Amino acid sequence: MLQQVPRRRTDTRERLLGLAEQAILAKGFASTSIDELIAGVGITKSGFFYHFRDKNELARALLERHIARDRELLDDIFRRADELNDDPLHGFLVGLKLFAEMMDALPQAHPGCLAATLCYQDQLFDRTVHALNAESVLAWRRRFRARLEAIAASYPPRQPVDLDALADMLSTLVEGGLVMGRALKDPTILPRQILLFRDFLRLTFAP
Amino acid sequence: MLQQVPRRRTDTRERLLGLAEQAILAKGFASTSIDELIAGVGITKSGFFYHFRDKNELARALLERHIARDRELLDDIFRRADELNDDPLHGFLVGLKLFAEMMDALPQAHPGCLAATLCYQDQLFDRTVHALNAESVLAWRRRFRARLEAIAASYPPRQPVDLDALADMLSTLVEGGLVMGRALKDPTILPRQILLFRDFLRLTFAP
DNA sequence: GACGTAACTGTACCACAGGTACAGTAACCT
DNA sequence: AGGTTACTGTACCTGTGGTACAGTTACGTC
Repeated sequence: MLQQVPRRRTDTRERLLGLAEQAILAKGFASTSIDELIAGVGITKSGFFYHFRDKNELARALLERHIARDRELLDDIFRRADELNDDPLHGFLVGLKLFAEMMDALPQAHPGCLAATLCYQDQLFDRTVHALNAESVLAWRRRFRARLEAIAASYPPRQPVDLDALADMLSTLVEGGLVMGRALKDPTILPRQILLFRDFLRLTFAP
Repeated sequence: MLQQVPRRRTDTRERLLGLAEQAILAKGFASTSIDELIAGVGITKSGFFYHFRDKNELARALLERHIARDRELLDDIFRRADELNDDPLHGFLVGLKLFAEMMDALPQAHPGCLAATLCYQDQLFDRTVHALNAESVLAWRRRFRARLEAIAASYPPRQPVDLDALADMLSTLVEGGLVMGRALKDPTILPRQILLFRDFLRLTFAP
């Protein structure tokens, strides 16, 4: 029998983040205790505070990871949609369909959950976390607004339309869809709302 | 000088609820302490637990009050809109405009805030609170679906449309709009989203 | 092989939040 | 006069986030 020498790990921080993410998405930030996390990855409290100065910093690290991952996912989806299609409107419509399918498959994986969780527990977090959160929302707005401008250039809208508000509508539906999905325990609400947004776009721009 | 005899109050419970509502909308549920509330209304901890068996029951009472108030407000708005207008589509469009104006004036007064707060701190609450929350969302769905059915009967939609999803869209935009408004500290987002929903309805149903 | 650094452990301690458990009391209603 | 309502006061317990700091062990580097 080889005695397993307690090997030194270099991935403890990542394992903490992973476990924290799972726990927070399932139970919320306030209900996820540090004790629970350190028991899960097998370290002591001192170990936790070696990696994160406080719970706030854990939230920030988590949010950063989530935002980065999310950006890659969206980049990927809309790149694929654009490859299939040269037209800006049709590319966006295809991308939205892929997005809805993704949200159908893994609705809890979305950073919106985290963002909203953070929003509704305001006082628990500091300015840097709020700023990070706001910046990620604005990044969505810019991304979608650029696409909407390209679309509006080719397809004059049927009604005058505020492109910023229209870009925000998708984020709004995602955030709201996550809340609704939780409240009704029905994960199909979010993807259906995305498809409705798609219908709205088609009605607005399609000739 | 008349010595003020410490008069017995019968409205302590209401005052607790009022203060708690304010504090929770501003800071979130978890960050609002019982100590803070009892200091605010001038009673002791025992006094608090005389009125509410625990914090959970405070949440329930608050949610009930909010839901009732909300129903009255919506009833009022759409009654007024209907009085001005016999047509189901135009009545709804007018109602939505009034609703957007109301959300512009007092966005933080909406129970959606509370509902979402509760959603995202799941484990803190028991089944009765969740059920209450879900029921209030379903009440919205029924209310708007009934109107949409009346509209669809007079104005056949331009595209086939899922009336439940369309009814949910308004709730979704409200919930999401509150989150977005908080994240960006921009209270105009919610009313603008409601007006976009209005545009969507018009495009879908108007001849 | 010595030396520093990264990644922890261990111990001790603190404040605050959410309770629990009762016994007592003052005002009000009948 | 007696019961109910609306509390007060005291004491105590748990869990959670956090601080302080000294000690330890593996690893890479010179």
